[in-house]
Amino acid sequence: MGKLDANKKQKETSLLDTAFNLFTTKGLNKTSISEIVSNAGVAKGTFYLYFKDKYDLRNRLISHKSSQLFKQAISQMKSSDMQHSFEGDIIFVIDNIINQLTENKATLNFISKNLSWGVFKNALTTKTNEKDVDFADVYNMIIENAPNTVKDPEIMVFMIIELVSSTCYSAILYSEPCDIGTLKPYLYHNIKHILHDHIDY
Amino acid sequence: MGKLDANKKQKETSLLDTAFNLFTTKGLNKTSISEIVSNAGVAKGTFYLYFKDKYDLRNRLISHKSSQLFKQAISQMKSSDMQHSFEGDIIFVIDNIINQLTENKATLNFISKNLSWGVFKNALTTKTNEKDVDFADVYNMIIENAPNTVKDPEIMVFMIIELVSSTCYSAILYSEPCDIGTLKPYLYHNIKHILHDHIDY
Amino acid sequence: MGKLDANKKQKETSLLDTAFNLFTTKGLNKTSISEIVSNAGVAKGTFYLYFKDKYDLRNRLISHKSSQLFKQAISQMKSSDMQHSFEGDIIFVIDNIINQLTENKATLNFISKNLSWGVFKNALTTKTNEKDVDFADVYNMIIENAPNTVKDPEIMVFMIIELVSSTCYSAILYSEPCDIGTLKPYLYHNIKHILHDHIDY
Amino acid sequence: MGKLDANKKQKETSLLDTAFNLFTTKGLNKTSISEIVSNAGVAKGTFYLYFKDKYDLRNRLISHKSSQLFKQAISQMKSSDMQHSFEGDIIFVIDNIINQLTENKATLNFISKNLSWGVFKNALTTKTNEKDVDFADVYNMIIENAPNTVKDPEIMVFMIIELVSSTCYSAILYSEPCDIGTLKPYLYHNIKHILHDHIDY
DNA sequence: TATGAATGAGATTTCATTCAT
DNA sequence: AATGAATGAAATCTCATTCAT
Repeated sequence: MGKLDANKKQKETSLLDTAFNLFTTKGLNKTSISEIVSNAGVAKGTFYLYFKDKYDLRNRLISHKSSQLFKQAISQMKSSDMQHSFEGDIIFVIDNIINQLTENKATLNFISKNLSWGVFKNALTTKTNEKDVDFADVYNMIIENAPNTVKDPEIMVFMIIELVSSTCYSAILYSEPCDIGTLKPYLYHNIKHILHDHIDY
Repeated sequence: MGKLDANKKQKETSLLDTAFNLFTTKGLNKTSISEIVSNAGVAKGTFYLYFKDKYDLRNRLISHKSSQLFKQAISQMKSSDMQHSFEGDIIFVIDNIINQLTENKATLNFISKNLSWGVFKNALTTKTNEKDVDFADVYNMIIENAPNTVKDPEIMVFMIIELVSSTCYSAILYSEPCDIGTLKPYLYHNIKHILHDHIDY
Repeated sequence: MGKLDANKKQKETSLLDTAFNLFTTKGLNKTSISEIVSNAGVAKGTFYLYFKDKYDLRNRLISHKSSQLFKQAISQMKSSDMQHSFEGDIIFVIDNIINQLTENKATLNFISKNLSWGVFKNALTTKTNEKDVDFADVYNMIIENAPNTVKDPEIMVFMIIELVSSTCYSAILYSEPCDIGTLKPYLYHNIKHILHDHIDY
Repeated sequence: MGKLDANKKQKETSLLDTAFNLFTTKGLNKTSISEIVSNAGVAKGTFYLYFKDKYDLRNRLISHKSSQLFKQAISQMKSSDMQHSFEGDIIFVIDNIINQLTENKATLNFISKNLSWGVFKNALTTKTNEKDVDFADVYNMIIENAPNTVKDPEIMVFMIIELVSSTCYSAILYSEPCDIGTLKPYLYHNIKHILHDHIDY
């Protein structure tokens, strides 16, 4: 990467980072492009060299941040010495992501309910940034590693993702109706029910 | 109610109705107060006699629309000749609400993921409009009618509401990952699992 | 005064008092009629039964507050046992008013530079509220009590009033360029010069 | 100065000039920003590139206009062939400013009672626009040129400025209580008294 | 007299986007 | 590629005044 490319990449990264900070502290609506560029230290016109508008930038951020969560979870799963049962793997990944979000509430608040089926499905089918996780691989890995045929695999993954993302949002950010520690046993227990409903052991 | 009071109520209702239509067709962000008042046929200043701002109006609408869903579901449950098993009642109410939302996608889109724990909890604890459902009654009815002691009743209700609202959003509006008809058996099956995890039969 | 009249007078007084408080704390421009009436506890329409607009109310207040200052100063002068030299009387009244304003900075700030020739002249020629001082009497008293013919008496009174009101404003409120105590000797000395320029002793 | 900078300065100047005309004809309160920009021929947003609000613009105008008065008076004093007695210089400057204001009643009305100690003091201590008069120099020149030590020089200057500005306002604009020609002898006579009270000859 | 809901013109301010440099 | 002054439409919100009750 040449010096010019590096310089160029740096402006884009600066815009993304600054925008993430503003979005998580002030919210998307209350954050203006003027604020983003002035905080990022670039000129107003420069914004439009990298992004179509504020929403384009937001979508790029959601994909990237979601990807990072899965990337780290899968990487840690692979490097762990745990025995790799199917159910265990699923729970391990979910638990790891929940822990990341508990540590990093800004990210949780930002992708919050956006880490839902829409984004997941979109990430499954669109070409990702080279450094981001390819969700299609993740998905296939899950199905192929199942001990038996999975009935309606998409519905299964869908229900798990929706259940986890919506309950964790409230529990981690507001401890409502209980803190995340209290919720986990119930949550993981129910995830196992969902798995069993779709897979014959 | 005097003539003046009736007139006053009518203006407020007109603003609420018009705003709901605009919010569901154009979205909250793209709807301006100018549009709301001009469509409602009232003066701009009148808006500020009834609402603090656009978001105040939205919150009032969410409470009201959510309430209506429960109100109708409970009323129909009571008037039905079904035998009233506990599980059956729960499923009946959920199914009824899902059917209402399937018929009325605008409402679903509007309250969408807002019919979540935050709203429910808020509705449980704040005084409602006299004509709206008192959620506290609904909640107590659920707990008291349980066949046995309910362990962590709030967590149970929380998980059910989050699971239902987030999965139905995608299924009803986008048939993703499947249509609502396909989803229902899996969903209701899982709800029963949740109930069983919290109640000893 | 009948009960109804008393009631009526009370609303007007309430509006005047409330407005004075708001004008002195927030300023005339930033005070709206809505605020005045809501703080005064009367309906919006009622305001227009007593005052033409905000500026009408302000003028009434200025006249009234200025009058009170003179009224008290003259009353105290008359009741004092001092020997009544002409110069002494003038200085006594001025000193008394300055002391009142030092104690009551809100009033000073309000009438501030309005206690100028315009208001004074206006108060000289317009019918005052029955309970307020008649400035014409004050003026004539000054001229008639002079030990000798006064040359251009209006100019003399004018210069004294302008000098006193504009210097005291800054000295009392901001101690700029010095506090009122330091200013007084210079000020009174100069007032004597003005008197001597217009009166042959 | 580049083409862009010149263009920029021109917009600002246009806004200042237009605002001054409107302020002096309609008054500050009755002049809206919309009017200013439409008369100045710039877009509404442009206003906010140069001024925080209407009052920021007004303050900039007051400083500038006051400075211009002194600048011209001092320049003419220096270029005159008069013998430079101390008293003579003071009276010359005052007389010159009064004459300027008599010719230019709009300016008088605008800066009116604002050409008072507050503005003067502020102008003494804050950095002025490069083209404006440095009031600190004026002040020092006055003190240093005095024939003898000046006792409480600030109080002396303060009293003169306040006396002149408040009496001239009424005399020039309304010929109340007399026209400026009639007032001058009395005024200048009294100024000499003030000077003598502070300086031993 | 007294009320206060309703008005709606208009004020202030924001901000995404463009374009000449 | 980068800049940032300029734009001007549009958004929010205020508030003096009216008038039916």
